[in-house]
Amino acid sequence: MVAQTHLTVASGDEDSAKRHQIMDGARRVFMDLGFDGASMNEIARAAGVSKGTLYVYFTDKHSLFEAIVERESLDHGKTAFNFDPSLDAETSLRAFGRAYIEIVCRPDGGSAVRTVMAIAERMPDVGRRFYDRVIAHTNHLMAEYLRARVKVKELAIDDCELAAMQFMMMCQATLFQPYVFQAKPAPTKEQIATVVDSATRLFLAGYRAPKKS
Amino acid sequence: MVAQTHLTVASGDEDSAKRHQIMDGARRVFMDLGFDGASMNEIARAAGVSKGTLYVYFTDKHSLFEAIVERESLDHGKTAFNFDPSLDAETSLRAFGRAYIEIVCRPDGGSAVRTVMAIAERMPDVGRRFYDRVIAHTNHLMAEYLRARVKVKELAIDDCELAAMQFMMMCQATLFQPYVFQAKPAPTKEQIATVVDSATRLFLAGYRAPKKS
Amino acid sequence: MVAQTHLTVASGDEDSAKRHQIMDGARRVFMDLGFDGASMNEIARAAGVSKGTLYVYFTDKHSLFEAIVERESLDHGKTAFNFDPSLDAETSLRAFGRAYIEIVCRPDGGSAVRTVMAIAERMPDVGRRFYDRVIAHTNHLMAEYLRARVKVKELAIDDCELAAMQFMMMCQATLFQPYVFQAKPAPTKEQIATVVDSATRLFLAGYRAPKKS
Amino acid sequence: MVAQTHLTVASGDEDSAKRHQIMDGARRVFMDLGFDGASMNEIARAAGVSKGTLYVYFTDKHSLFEAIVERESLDHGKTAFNFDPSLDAETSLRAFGRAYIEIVCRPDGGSAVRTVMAIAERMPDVGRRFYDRVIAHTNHLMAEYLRARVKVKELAIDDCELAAMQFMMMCQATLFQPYVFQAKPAPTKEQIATVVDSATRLFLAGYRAPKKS
DNA sequence: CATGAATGAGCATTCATTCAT
DNA sequence: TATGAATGAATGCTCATTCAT
Repeated sequence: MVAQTHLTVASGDEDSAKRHQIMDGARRVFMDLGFDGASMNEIARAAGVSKGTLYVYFTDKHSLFEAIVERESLDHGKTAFNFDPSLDAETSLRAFGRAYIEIVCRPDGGSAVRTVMAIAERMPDVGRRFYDRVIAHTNHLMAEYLRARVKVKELAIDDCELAAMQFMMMCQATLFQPYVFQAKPAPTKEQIATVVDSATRLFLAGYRAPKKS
Repeated sequence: MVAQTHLTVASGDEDSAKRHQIMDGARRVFMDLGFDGASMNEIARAAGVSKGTLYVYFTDKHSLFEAIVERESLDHGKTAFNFDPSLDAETSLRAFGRAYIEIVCRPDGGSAVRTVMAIAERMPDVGRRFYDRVIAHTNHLMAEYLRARVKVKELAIDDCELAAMQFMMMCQATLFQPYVFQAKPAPTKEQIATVVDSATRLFLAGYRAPKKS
Repeated sequence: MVAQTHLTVASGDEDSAKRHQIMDGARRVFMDLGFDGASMNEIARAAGVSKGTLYVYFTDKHSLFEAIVERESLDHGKTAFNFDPSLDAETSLRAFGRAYIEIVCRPDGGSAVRTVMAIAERMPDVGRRFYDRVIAHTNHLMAEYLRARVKVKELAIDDCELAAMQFMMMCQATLFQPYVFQAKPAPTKEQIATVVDSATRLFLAGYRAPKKS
Repeated sequence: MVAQTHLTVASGDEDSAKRHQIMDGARRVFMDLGFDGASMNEIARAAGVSKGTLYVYFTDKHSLFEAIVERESLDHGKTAFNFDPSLDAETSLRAFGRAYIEIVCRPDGGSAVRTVMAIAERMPDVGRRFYDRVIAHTNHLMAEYLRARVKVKELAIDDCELAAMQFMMMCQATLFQPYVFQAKPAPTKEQIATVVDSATRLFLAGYRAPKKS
């Protein structure tokens, strides 16, 4: 045996470059093929490492998947949606709605939403954490913003969490479902704009505070 | 020769009792575990038949799955939602919304929506057919109803398909996603009522035709 | 239950018509597909009976196969080759050689020789019995004939069994092997004639008794 | 980096030791049990590797079988029979005949001839290739030799291909068929010598060129 | 006796995981 | 640490055989 001449990074190191490389490759494969459809072989190839190396950084397929969903959640959380409480609702909602749908309906097919939804029954923890960190989190951010606009009397809303979610869901109308069921391709920016504008209008029609006169 | 008193049902017969029995068992397993997660062994056990019998009635796993999704689609289609064009919007929307969410968020955990969504990337035909028969179909029924109410001037809507979908999506707000991501159990009737009522209010606030004075 | 009103033929009866019917169907399938390639389903279909009926007449696939090979052996034995010891060798050999090759290289592909050869390692009894009854038997018949011609001094042969087999093998030259290896189709009557004639010539060149002068 | 002192052989490599090991084990099983009778489990056990390893080196059972038949063909081809055109016929034929029968009637029971014959109906390509490479090839080699001896006027033969095959078939007389049908064990050297000598005698009686006087 | 639905052991094949190098 | 050859349990599927009718 040859003496080892270089200090090695601890294998489980959360931030090693190799770890990132693996996760990047694995992300693509998992999102395209689903948890069951993805094979460790394919993942190794996509990540450009050997199969054995996968197991140096992750104990098994399951925990590799979890790590990816976790990172995806965090990324989503960060992407977030700079709600400026001082901006008016119409502008803010339009901007947020578009950004939101563009993420949810990624044209490259790698929708984390679908992938996690698919596995949620068998991996409830993964599903719940993703929901909490991504959907509930975004919902909460928007609700906070709405509360701010309620405070300045632009809006009149009773349940801001519900209202925020109503808006988010309306933005998906005619777009997300055909996309996720493969009935139509990912929506174009124009289609998104149309739907988000309509959602904004409906939202404000119902929730704009009556003019005080 | 003795008169035969009962005709034997041909094994491949679309309506044989055994076929139903298999589909019932397989439905549970597929919905709980997903297409890949479900093994034919498990399905056989759940259906109370032997593995071989599965293959008497269905040529392979894939076509068993398709048959189940197909039946599910038909059931959804039949459930449909008796839109009476002569009834006023508020009543109709409330009733429809509740019925709709109760189906989408079945408490027995077997959400066909989730299962089909999960596999749609790898079985696009299955996804598309389900979307067409269930979601687009329901959307179309509601849009038809809306057009009727536009005609009688109760409502003022430009794009009735979009409006219908907006309503359907709003009804899901705070209910479907936590359910499908396993973050919360299936919603209670009370929760559904609250959300549907709010959606109805918001919808009518935006789409009720202005009183002619 | 209804009283049985007709006497039934014992199921195992060696000569029942049904038994023949089954064997006729099974023969085709076994000879075309080989023992392993033939499925009881296919055999039942080919015989025009139900799968269950097969097991009324034969205890299992193995014994059905044995019965067929047995019958085939007997048939081959009967077919045999009317060696008339008073006929001259050239005429007799020519006639026998043609008849022999026409059986061995049946154009319908159902060569019992191939089928039995194929399974002989796993069913040595079947192989041995077939060899004894068909090949050795034919060989013996011809040897007997040769001995008769030796006696009348037409031929001068030391080992008539060997000589007979030499002739039989020569008749197969360039015909049987391409046929059985699927390199060429079954030989035509003309091809057979040419080869058999050549074999006859060679045989007589070596084994014709020298003229006494 | 440490210098690698041995190159790892790529798994699919045509010449890896493991590949040979598998083929050796598989050969035994295929020859003993036939293509259908041989199970991949049995082959794995016989080869001393796991089932999975089989599939690292061969894509499926079929191609493992083909590889073995191919190798067998090549081996047969190489064994070939050094026909020296300057040697006299009697010596050459005796030597060739013995070598030929010793290969065709291998005492270890693994007759490739039988195994390929058995599957030829269902795998015609395999059958044809084997016939071309082994039987037709050997036949051709001998025919070439005969032509040489015809040229030097030792022999007088019209159709050398046919004559060669006649000799090859005669050598098999009373030996190959009992062997392949399991009626008798593989022939001894003495038995072979007797039969080959007789075949040689008969052959030369018919094909030796008449002395010019 | 005849049927054909039902069975379950057995098959070829895949793939997450291990481990010697 | 990184590799990839090797493993073997598990999968989808077939088919000889059984048995209630």
